This record gives sequence, C-alpha cells and structure tokens, in this order.
Amino acid sequence: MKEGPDIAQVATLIGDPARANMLTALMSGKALTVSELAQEAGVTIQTASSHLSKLDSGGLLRPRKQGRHKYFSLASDDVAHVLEGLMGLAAGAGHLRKRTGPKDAELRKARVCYNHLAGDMGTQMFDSLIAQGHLVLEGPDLALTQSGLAFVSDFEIDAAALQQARAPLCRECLDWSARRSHLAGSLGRAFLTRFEDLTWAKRDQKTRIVSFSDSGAAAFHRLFPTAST
Amino acid sequence: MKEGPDIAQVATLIGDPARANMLTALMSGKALTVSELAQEAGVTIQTASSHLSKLDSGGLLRPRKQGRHKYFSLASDDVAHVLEGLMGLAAGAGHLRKRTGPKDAELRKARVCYNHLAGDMGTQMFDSLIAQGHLVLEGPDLALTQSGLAFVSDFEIDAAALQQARAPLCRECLDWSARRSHLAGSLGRAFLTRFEDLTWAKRDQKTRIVSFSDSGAAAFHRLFPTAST
DNA sequence: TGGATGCTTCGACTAGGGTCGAAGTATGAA
DNA sequence: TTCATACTTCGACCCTAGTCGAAGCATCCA
Repeated sequence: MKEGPDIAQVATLIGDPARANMLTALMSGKALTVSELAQEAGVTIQTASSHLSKLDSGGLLRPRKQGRHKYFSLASDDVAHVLEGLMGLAAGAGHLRKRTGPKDAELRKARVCYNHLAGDMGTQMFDSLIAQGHLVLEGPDLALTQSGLAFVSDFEIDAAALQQARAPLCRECLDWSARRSHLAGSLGRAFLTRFEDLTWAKRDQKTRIVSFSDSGAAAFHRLFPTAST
Repeated sequence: MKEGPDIAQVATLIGDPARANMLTALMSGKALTVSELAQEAGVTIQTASSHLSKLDSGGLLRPRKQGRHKYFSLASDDVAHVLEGLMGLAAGAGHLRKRTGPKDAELRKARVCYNHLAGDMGTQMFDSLIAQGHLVLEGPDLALTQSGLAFVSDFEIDAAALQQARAPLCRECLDWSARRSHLAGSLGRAFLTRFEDLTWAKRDQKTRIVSFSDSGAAAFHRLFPTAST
C-alpha cells in the first residue's frame, strides 16, 4: 500500500512549533547549543533537549560535542532545501502571513539560507553567473566552467580546495520568496564568506538578514551585472 | 522573533499519517475523490473529509466538484516538489525503510512524480535533453532551445500550445531516489502522456510505478541516448 | 416525489505527545 | 575534592487533535 519513504515521520518532526523554530534558527548555518535553541524556540532546556534528540534521531541534525556544550547544525543541504520549500508553501498558500513587517522586505532582498546567500541578491548572483557563462547546467548538476574558475580565483576563492572536499561544489537552491534558483553548495558558502571578509556585507544572526553596505552593494552589482541593470 | 513563513503549520498538515498517505496517493497526478482517498489512507469517509478540508485550507490541494463527487489533486508542482524532498529525507536519514520489497527497485527505475516521469529513466531523459542541447538552463529557469522545439514537435508534442498556458513549460524536479534532476512542468507531463499514447509505457495507479514494454524501453533509449549507453 | 449515493457537520471518546519540575550525569574550573 | 555549568532522564500533568457514530445536506436517478 505504502510506496516510497515515510513522509509523515519527517513532517511530524518539522511540524511541531518549537522544533520548527529551532530548525528555522539553524537555517542561518550557525551551529547552536541546546540552551540557545531552547531560547530560540521559547521552551525550557529540558523540553528543548527532548526535541533535539528527536530531530537528531530523525536525521535532520548533526550534533557535535565540544566540552560540556553540544552544538547542533542542520544535517545537510538537503534538509535546508526542504525547509525552504516548506517556507515557500507556507508563504504562498493559505494563511499568508499576518505580520508583514519591515523585516520582511529585507529578508526578501538578501538573507542567509544555510550559509549561502538567498533572496533577490542571491538569485541575481546566480543569474549573472549563468549569463556570463561561468556556471553551466551540466547533466544533472551545476558545474563551474573554465572562465568561472578564473572568475572565482580572481575573487580569491580557492575552488580547487573546495573541490577536494566531498560536499558538492555547486548546487541549486530554490528561494521561497523569489521562487528562483540561487547558488548553494560549498561555492555558494565561499562567496558569502568572502563578502563578509571584504566587509561588503554582514549578517544578522538573529534574523538571517544579510545587510550590504552601500559600497558593498555597488561592488556586488559591478561583479554580478544583470541584463536589466 | 519568527522570521519567514510559518513552516510548522504546513509540516503538521503533512505530518499526519492519514494525510501523508493521501498526499502520497495524489503524487500520481490523478485527481481522486474523497472516498478513494479515505480508502487510500485507511480511514473512514468522515475522517477523510475532515483531513481533506484541512489540507485544502492549508493550500496544499486543489478541489474540484463534479456532480456529487469532489475531486482533489495537489495544488501545484511546488507541493509535489516538497513532498519529493521529504521523501528524500525520509529515505536517506534515520529509519530508512523497513520493507525493501521488489517494488522498490521498480519505483527507483521509473515512477510517476505528479504526472511526469521520475526515477532513473526520468533523470536519463533529462540528462539526454541537456546533452543534446535541446534544453538549457536560462537564467533561473529551464528553456527549450530551437533544436529542442524541433525535437519536441517531431515527437508530436505541441509545445506552442503548452506555452500558451500559464503553467511553466519546463521545470526541474529533484528525485529522492536518484538525487538528480528530472523534467517537470507541462512539457514533462506531455512527454509522459505521449509515452502512454504510444504504448511505450503504462502506469500502475496504485503504486506509481511506470512500466515500459521492451520495445518501448528500446525506443526510449534510442530517443534519449546517454554518454554511457 | 422517493430513494440511493457522496460528502459534510456535530459530538463524544481517547491516545499520543508536548510541557515542565525534580533529580541524575558529565564536563570544566578552582 | 568541591562547586558550577551544560545537558539528559524521569515522571506526571494536561491538552490538542485524530477517530468514528449519527445525523444532516446535496446531488443524481428512477
């Protein structure tokens, strides 16, 4: 009767408000401790501990012990991907947000999606890389072209080193706000880190908003021009 | 505190076993009645009715009344996309299926994913279309090239008519089994329909398995060759 | 009009799971 | 060793939400 894997179990895990808050908090890409996640979710530490062990055994999280602290992060990009998808459904359908605060616009413009850049600026970067021929869809995956490799190393990102790692270099990730792809994977991560190093942008840990400075935004648009710009 | 849309509500909807079964059943792409979905989920009609109204108001379903029947189908490709993603998480992580029957292999080979072809053969078709230059990643979306247009009309699919419709023509969809993209969107749908018309393949409504005949599979591989084949 | 079918609504029952207090374990610092 | 911090486990409470029987609409057929 049942075919395919059991959706319900995973969905139930995400379905609890406290757990959903924790997962959303982890979308920032930062690893957080039990206490921090408890506060994020608005529950006591005991409750949080129980939730986290469930999420962990459900395979959604990756725990790491460091001294007497226990850090949790999302298990993989796939998890982040599904969470973004759920956000898209929640945003689009039904109860489409009661509170449309000023934060919302900023979130749509640029935010962190599990360590890489999402939002309008994320999709712009992605589009521009494709348009410039630095990135191509090669079979199932995204691949960096020769020119892309040069482009990236010009930007002082060591793509060769990234390629050594087992994690995929390039990956697509679908925005819930823009409904378009942006760049994920280790390269996507490297770009965001580089933006921060160059002080083009900095991220707010609490809200996932990435705010670009004026000069940073200008440099960004120079680097990733679009047809319309 | 909370940023972005509310994941938990949507996830809770999917999280109930009965509802998850219904949604999984609808992944076949067929519209089903309340009674059929009740049977699929293993609950009474009253219970099913209650579940379906929740799924509906959650924006996951699209209801249509026809006489005294009420048909439900998934609201959009996005919903199917998220469901596939959840299947991927459920398959990969934690309790990775107790029952690995013979059906499983067939499901991985070729199955219906909300009206289009998924599984190994789905990704093969996608890869081949890309490799032959019929399909390209154009900015955020997939686009059919000139040669692709010719290819498609050779196959007696009226792409022009499909393009008139508001639904996107080409779209990517990520397999939970192969973890690779396959073709969704109205074109993906048209392909599968055409395979059925040509009696290359037929789909089992209960299990989502798509079974190709020997000659059908041969024709398929002729039409969508791969580098390895 | 009467009866059958398909679905919805109402009400009551029940179980599963989220919640926190209190006690227990592990790690680090003095 | 002793105390403090970070987390886990246990136990009990409570409440939401899934479940079905019974009754109520709506639609179709004869």
